[in-house]
Amino acid sequence: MSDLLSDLTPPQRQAVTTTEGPLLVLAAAGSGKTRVITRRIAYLIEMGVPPWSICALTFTNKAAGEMRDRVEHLLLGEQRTERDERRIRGLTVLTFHALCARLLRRFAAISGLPGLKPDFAIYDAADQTTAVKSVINDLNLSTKNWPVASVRAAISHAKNELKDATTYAASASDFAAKQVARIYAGYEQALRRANAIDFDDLLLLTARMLRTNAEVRNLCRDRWSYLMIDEYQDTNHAQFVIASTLAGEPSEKPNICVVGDADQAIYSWRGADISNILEFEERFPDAVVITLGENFRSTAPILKAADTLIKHNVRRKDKPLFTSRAGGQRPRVILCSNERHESELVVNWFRSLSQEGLPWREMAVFYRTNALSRVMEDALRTGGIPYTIARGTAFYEREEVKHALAYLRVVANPADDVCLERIINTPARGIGKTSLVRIADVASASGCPMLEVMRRIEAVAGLTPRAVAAVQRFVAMIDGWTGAGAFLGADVPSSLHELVERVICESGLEKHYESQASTSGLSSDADRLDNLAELVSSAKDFEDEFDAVSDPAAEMVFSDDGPSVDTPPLLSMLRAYLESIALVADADAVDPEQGTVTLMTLHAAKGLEFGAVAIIGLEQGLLPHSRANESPDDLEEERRLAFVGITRAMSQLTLTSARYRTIRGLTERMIPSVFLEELGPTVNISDQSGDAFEQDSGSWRWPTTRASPASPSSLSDPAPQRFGSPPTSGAAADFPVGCTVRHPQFGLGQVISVQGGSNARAQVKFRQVGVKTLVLEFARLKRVHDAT
DNA sequence: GGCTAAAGGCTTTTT
DNA sequence: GCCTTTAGCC
Repeated sequence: MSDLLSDLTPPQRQAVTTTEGPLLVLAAAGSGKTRVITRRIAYLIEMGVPPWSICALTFTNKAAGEMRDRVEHLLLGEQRTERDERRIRGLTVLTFHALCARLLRRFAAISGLPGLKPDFAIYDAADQTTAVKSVINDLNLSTKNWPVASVRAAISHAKNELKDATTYAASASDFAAKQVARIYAGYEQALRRANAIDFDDLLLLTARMLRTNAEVRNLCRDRWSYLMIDEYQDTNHAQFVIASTLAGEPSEKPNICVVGDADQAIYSWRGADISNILEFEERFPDAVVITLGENFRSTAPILKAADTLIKHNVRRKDKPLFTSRAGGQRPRVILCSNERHESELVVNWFRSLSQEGLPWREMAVFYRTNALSRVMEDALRTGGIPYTIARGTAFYEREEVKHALAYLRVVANPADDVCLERIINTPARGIGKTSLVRIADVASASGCPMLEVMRRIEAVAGLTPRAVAAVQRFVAMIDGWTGAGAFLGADVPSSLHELVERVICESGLEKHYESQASTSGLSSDADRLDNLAELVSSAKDFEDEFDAVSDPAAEMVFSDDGPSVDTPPLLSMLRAYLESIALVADADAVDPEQGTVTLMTLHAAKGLEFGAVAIIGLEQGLLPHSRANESPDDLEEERRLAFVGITRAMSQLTLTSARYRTIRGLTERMIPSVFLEELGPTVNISDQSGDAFEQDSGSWRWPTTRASPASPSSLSDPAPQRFGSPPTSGAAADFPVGCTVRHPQFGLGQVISVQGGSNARAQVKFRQVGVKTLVLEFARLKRVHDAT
């Protein structure tokens, strides 16, 4: 027991040993958060708490897997025996979404959710888009006026707030909201018909089930008496409801421990709400609050930079960030000419670090958007540096893999119309658009799945005999794999990977890509065949692990009387396989064992650490992102994102900013990120962007002394003139926040914020074109003194 | 019905 | 720049 506590700081120890009652741990970046949670679980078990009564929730599978490994390691050591294994039997460490999927499957039957069967499919973003799109079409609306992406976002947002279609419709006041409500309702119908739920439903339906169904609620509360939640700052309302309902009544002082850092909240766009941290103390007034402030990860100069940056956030509780790691280099900022130059600089830096003995796996590149990875990749590849991109979902998003998976999903859930439409004529088998529309019409008229209609295809009017025969062959093919749904008989595949193999072969997918590869000779078509083969081996791997799970009770949330008694083993394995694919996250692909440089988005970087970090693309419009400048809150979230990136670095940090960047085929002049300026003298700046721009290089130098830290009103005040440069006609002072301005192209607008010194920028909300960031010096803005 | 080529549109971040 | 949709041909 003393082993578990001896190397902890006093506050860490307090967090580990405060096992009873509600506990809020405010853990600064690098303060040993994961360590505290894993120690706490191990400590509880050492204290005699049964492992099956402990539940820890995370946001990614990788975090969950790591947490489980570390607890095992703490309790069992290297060589473990059968008897040791029992000490952690039944311990629940899952992502929110995985827990919800299991609870819903287990309790679908008694949850009172209409039409939801335990074998439901989980729709990912692409499936959602397809479904929403077809609903919009069915309602005779145009996707021109009702862009699928924004409708989907609106629905998703509503679900995160636990608003179902009916509630949403009731609160819809304007025309647009009413139309979205109609689409929402249609989308829900489509999901129910397909026996499917989307990502947001996982949370929404679980929250609702726990709230309304006392039986389920009590079963869960009886099962878990210790609840722990990681990255609490990124929980949304639905997750808050799930967590607090699982925990129990506040009056009973339940053992719920949440760990988070408001400065690392980067998912507000997904409905995450920092106020959940505040709400926690409201809901559990007896909560003990522990602050972990000491950083054990980064050197002092890196921490200083991070602290300086995050202090610009007004909406935050200031808390000290400190380290006892003295020494270390100041972070570098490199201004480069374009994205190619940028990636070369990073490659050269990595190579020199490698020569100094730093292993590749200790290096990482972070960027705001995935699109930035491509150029970086090219440079690493030509530079001969091994790298991995943290995109766990990328493989499953490939066309050929999606096709194969769609076949499998129809096998697992014959009602899945989205998948059926995807595969019905892929590869081409003579069931064209006309036939498809006929079948879809009959299906929606009769409210039954398309595959059902296809079984009675003779009854569908207006099809050519050829189409009828093709449909019959298609149905027979599916039935051949499933033994007509019984999964019995000699002709039915006996294992998961055999099923996958047969699907790829008998569906004609393999032949389809083979012939494409031979006619086109493109390597991409050969890649597709490789990927299909890869899918088979991934199924094989899953199978082996599934069989090897020594403790099924650890995998099942409630093993006693699950609904799986009469489910054929192959079918339940297939469903588990598909579910594991549906719930992979990009960050899951990070594997430090690989010995390669890691490339990832800033979002995926949360929770990780690297010896040397490069953050690229520190430019206005990219970081902060242009789509996130509607409000000061958005800008603060972007700043937190930069903060998360900076605090991942243990000893070396480089930030790059390109003057020109080609985005979507267009080369644009970029403005260095306002964050670079905010970092002030905590970073060393070197301008390597070349001579061509010497004439305006004055605007690229940042002050050697910092302006006073942001005051609460600083966002709405014009920035002070810091550099002693002569005031120009475009000086910030001429455009106070709130004033009305005219731009030669964009027309009339209102200034929402102004930042900066020598090249001051203003965010202006234009009536015609929305919010734009403009450099005052160049923008030729005119102030309009309107009478109103 | 199936294929190709051209035009159009659109991109933050993710479980 | 890439992906999706559409028009036009076989």
